[in-house]
Amino acid sequence: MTELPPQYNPQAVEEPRYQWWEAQGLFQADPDPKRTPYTIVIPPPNVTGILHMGHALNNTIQDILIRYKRMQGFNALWVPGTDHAGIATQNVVERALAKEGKKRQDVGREAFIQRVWQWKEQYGSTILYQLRRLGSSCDWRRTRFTMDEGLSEAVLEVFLRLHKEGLIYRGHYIINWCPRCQTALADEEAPRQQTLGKLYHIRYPLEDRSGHIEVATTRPETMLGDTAIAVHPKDKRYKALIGKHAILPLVNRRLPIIADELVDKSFGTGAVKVTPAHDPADFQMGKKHKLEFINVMTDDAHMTNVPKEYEGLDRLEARSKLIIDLEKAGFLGAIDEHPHNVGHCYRCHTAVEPRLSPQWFVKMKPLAKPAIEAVKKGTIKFHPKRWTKVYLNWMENIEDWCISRQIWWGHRLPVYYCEKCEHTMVAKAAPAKCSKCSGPVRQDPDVLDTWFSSWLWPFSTLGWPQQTKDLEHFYPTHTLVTAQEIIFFWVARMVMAGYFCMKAPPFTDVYIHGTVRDITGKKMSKSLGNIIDPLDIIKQYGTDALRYTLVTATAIGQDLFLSEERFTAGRNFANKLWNATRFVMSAGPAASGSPGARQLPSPSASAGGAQLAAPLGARPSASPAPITIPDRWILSRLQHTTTRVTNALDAYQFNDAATALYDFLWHDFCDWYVEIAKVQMPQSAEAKATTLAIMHKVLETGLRLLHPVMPFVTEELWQHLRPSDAGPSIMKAPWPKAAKKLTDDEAEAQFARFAAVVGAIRTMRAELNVPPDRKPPVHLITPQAAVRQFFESQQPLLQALAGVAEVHVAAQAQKPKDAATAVVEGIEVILPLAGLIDVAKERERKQQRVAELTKHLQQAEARLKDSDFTDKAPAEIVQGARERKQQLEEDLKKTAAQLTVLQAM
RNA sequence: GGGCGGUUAGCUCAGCUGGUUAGAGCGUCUCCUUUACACGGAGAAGGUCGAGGGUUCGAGUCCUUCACCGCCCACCA
Repeated sequence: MTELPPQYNPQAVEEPRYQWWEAQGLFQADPDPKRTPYTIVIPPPNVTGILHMGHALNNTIQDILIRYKRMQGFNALWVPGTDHAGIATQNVVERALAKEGKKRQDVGREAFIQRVWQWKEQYGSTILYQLRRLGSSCDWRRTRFTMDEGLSEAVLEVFLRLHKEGLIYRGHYIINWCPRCQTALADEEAPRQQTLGKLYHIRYPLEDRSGHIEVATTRPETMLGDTAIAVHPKDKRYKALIGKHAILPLVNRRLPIIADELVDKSFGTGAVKVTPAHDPADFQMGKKHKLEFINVMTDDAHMTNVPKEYEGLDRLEARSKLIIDLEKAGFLGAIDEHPHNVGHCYRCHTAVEPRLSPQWFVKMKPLAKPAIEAVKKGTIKFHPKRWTKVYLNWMENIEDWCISRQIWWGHRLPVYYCEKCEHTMVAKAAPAKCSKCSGPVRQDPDVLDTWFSSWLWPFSTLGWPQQTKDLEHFYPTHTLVTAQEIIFFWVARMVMAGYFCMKAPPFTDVYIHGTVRDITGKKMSKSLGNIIDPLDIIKQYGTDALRYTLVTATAIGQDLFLSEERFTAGRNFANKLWNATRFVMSAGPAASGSPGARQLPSPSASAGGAQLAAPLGARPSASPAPITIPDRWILSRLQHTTTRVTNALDAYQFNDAATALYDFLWHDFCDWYVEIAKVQMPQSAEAKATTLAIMHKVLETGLRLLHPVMPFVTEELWQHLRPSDAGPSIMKAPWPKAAKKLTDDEAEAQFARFAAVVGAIRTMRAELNVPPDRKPPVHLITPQAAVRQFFESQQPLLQALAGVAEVHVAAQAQKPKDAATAVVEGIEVILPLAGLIDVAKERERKQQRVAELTKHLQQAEARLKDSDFTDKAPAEIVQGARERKQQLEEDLKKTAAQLTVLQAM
C-alpha cells in the first residue's frame, strides 16, 4: 500500500488508468448466448469533429449507462464510430486545396476523394481519442466509419431494396443552391440569417386593361420566371380577379390569377407573384395548379431564359437593372425595408438561391407506418415522455426524403444511365452496358445524403446485411442517447430503417438530453466565442469533475447552463473522496484474510443496540465487536443510498443519482461517520476492528455506486481499498444491492436525535463565540428513560463532536443560570457558559423561538381540528400530524420555561 | 402561425406519483492552521416557489388564463 498524496491529481491517474482498462480488455463484449446483452450505439460524431460540451454530455451519459449495466452483469456493449459527414468533410479538404490555389474541379473527382481519404486516415480519429479522455468505455475494436466497406455495402443493399419495392424515385424539387460553391445544400446546411432586405412592390397590369394588381417581392429578378399570380381564395379585395389574367411587365407574359390558401392575406399586398422554379411555396402551387416552370438562373446565378437585355447578368445586377426599368415604365410601387431570414451557405455565407433541380427521393409514408406503431405501442419509449408527441407529429406528417447531394464525398448513388437511350438502371456495381440498347453507361454523379448511411447505424455496425452472431446477440440495441436536434434527421429514420431492414426496432429506449448552453442561455458555438472546451476542463479539473458537473447540472432532458466555476464542485468532490480514502487507509487495513474481517455485524433486534448480532458473511464471526448506533446508522443510510441511486439510474435521473452519492459520501460518511470513527476506534481493539470494517465497506460500496459517474477516481481509490476477493477492477465489481436487514429505522431515529443535539450545541457555541478550547459541561434533560440511556452511552461521542466536557443526563430540569439553552426533539439542552451570556440577546432569541413554535403549533392544531382533514386524509398523514403537534407542544412548553428563567434574570 | 420548455434564496439549479417547518452548490457573513482534506471543518443570514383564478381536507407540485424568457417546427413572398 503506497502513501497517497494529500491532493488528488487527476492528470497522474487518468491516462494510465484508461490505458490499463483498455489493455485489460475491460471494454470488450462478445456475443454470449448465456448472458443478457445491453447495447448502445454511439451517435457517430462527424469525422471532422472536435470534442465540445455537447459531445461531453452525450458520451458521459452513455458511459454511465454502459458502466452501470456492465456492473449489473449485463453483457454490455458500446459500439463506437464516426460519420463521414459529407459536406463538412469535403469542406475541410477543399479548404486545404484552396491553400494550394486549387479547386476540387482542378484535381478531379477520383483524386479529390483520394485526398479526403488521406485526410481521414490522418486526422479522422481525433474525436475518438478525445472520447477516450472522457473515459468512454467503448469496445474500440468495433470502431466503425460510415464509409467502411461493410457499411457501404449496407447502404447499397438498402438502396436496392427500397428501389425494388418502388420506394425510390427521381423527381424535381426546390433545393437550396449555393451559387458560389455550386452545390445543393440541405436545409440544415443553409442556416437562416436575419438579413435586412427590401420588399419591392410591383404593379402587374391586368390583361383587360381594367387596372393592375400589385404584388410584393424581396427578389424582383425572379419575376422573369413568373408564371402566375396568386391570391387567397377568401380575400375580398381580389375575389373578382380570380380566373382573370395579368401581364408580366417587361416580358409581357400572360399570367393567370389563381387562388390558393398558401397565400397570406395580411402579408404585403395580399397578392403574390408565383415563380415555381425559384421558390419552395411557389413550387407547390406550380405543381397544384399545373403552372409552367421556368428556370431563369444558371448554376452560378446568372440570368438565363430571359429577355436579351437581362440575359447573362448576375442575379444582383439583374435586380438593380430591373428596378430601374420598372421605375421608368411606371410599374414600380413602394420599396419597404424588410428584415427577413435568408438561408446562407454555412461555409461561404453566400445567400442561397432556391432552385429547381432533379433529385432522388425516398417515399417515407410506407416506412413511417411501423415506426409510428412502435412508438404508439410503447415498443420504443422516449425519455422524457414529451418527445413522443413531437416524434409522432412529425412522423404523421412526414414528407418524402430528398437523398441526393451534389457533392463528391459520400456514397455515390448506385444509379446508371445509358448514354444513348437514357435508360436508368439501379445496381450495386456498374453494368457493362445498357440493359435495353447495349449502349455505354455512366453513373449518376450525385452522392447520398449522409443520413442515408447513419440511419442504418444500429445494425450496419453489427454486420448487416450479413447475418452475424453480433447482430443476433446485440440487436435490437437498448438505449439511444441523443440531443433533441436530431430526433427527425436521425432517430426517426433509424426507427424506419430498423423496421424496414430488420423487422425490429433499432432500440427500445431513447433518452433525449438537453442542449448545453452558456450562462446567458445561448447555445455554445464557436462564432459566439462562448465555448467552454471540455478538454480544457479536463486539464484543469479532471475528467471526473467534468462528468460529475455535467450530470448534476441537468435534470432529465432539461437544457444546462454552464459556467466554468461549476466544475470546482466536481473537482472538490473527487478530492474529498481521495482524502476520505487516505484517512481510512491510514487508520488501518481492513484486516484482510483474518476471519470476520470483512464480515460486518448486523444490527441487533434488541433495543439499545450496543450488542452484536450475526455477521454479514456466511460464517459467524469468531470475536464479535460491539456495534453502535452510528454504525447501524451509516449502514442503514448506505442501503437507502444504494436503492436511491439504482432507482435514479433506471429512471435516467442521473442528477439525482449523483446528488444522492454526494450527500451520502460527503455529508453522512465524511462529516459524520469519519468523525465518529475517530472517537470509536481508540476505545478498544474490537471497536477499532468493527469501525474499520464498516468504513471500508461503506466507502468501497460508495465508490462502486459512484463509479459510472466518476470512473477514474473511484477506480484509483478502489484499487487501494480493494477487498482481496474482489476482481481486478471496480468496472467488473458487482453492482451493490440494498440489504433489507441492514436498513434500520430505529438507529436512524436515534441518530437523528443525536445529530440534532450536537447541532444545537454547535449553534449555541458559534453564536456565543465560545472559544474552541473552552469545553463546558452539558445538561440534557428528558423524561424518556430510553433516550437518557442512549445519550449516557454516547458521552465520548458527544464530547468530541460538540466540544463539551461532562455530559449530565437527567429527567428533571434545573434552573440554569448563565447558560445557553435550547430544545430539540423534546430534549432540553443546557450549556453553562458563565461570562459569555448576553441575557438580553438570549431573551430575544428565545422569544423569537417561542413565537415560531407557537405559530407552527397553531397551524398544526388548526389542521387537526378540521374534520375534513381528519376524515379524508390518509390515516398515516393524520397520525403524523398528531405526533408533530405533540412534539411542538412539548418543545414549546420547555422553550417557554427557558424563557421564564431568562426573564427572571 | 403552430408546438414545447422555463419562471423556486444574490447567482446556477433540484424538488419524480400533491402530505410535516421548500433543498443543494456557488456567493455572502462569523468562527476554526482539531494529527483525511483550506479543493477543508463548524455555524449563520437569505425564499409570500412569475401573476390571477380553479380543483382538493391539503398545491411549489394538478387544471386554467395571463405576462415575460428560451427552443423547435412552418411556404411571411
